[in-house]
Amino acid sequence: MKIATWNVNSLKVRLGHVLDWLAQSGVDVVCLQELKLTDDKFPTAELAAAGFASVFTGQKTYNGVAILVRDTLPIDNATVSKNIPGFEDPQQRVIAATVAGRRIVSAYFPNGQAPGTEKFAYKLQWLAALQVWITAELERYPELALLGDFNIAPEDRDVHDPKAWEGQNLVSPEERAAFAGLIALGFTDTFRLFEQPERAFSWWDYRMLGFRRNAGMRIDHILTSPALTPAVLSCHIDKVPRGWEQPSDHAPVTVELK
DNA sequence: ATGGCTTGCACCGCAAGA
Repeated sequence: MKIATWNVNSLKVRLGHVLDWLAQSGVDVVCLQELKLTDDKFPTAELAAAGFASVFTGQKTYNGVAILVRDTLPIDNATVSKNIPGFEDPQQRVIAATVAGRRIVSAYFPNGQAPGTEKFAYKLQWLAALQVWITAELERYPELALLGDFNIAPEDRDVHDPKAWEGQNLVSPEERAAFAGLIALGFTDTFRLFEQPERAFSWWDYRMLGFRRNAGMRIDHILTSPALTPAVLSCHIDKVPRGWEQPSDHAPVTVELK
């Protein structure tokens, strides 16, 4: 089973890329973020025609997350949950579902803007709520994968220019402490289980030729729980769609599971 | 040099992303 995460930066604009990538990547489960559309605009029929069932929660203009599941795999609609229970939030950032007995969580972590701002405070509150909820979710579903746009670069090697970024949004000590909190629950950053290229990133700024210069950050992650990690066979970032015409600024990240 | 692209929304400029 191959699982993936991809911030598509508007599913309306990127539907063609998503369909192409579904066809050529061989993925079975895809977590999407930044749909930027309301549920009535979700392209359920187009994805079904491509062989994928969808669960999603969207809103106008911003945010929105989905899980696409190859229709040969069982997905029980009764297991779908949206948002973080107990954390009141109009922003649609989390959806979870159980696929073939494995809990799949698609999350779009807040950007945070900059340390000291209201948006950064919201990010830290959201991270604290996620930590509490995912702890309970782990108890209930030992085989769990947390996939998404974390908007956190865990280490300096995940940043193209760590000196220039020191202390800034995406790399601040508070954000990295929250990431470490997830690791302390037993989660594994699957990307680092394997040998990887130097300067491997999942997001590149549209501006200043970010992709061409490989001036990026690794902020999209797939974390697996202790019971699931032994099933992880590989993890890689697929840079190919980032080079397509009118791309998302994020690349998909994939994990192959036994 | 706080810009630089891209998106959505609503108008012809703005907020937001990371």
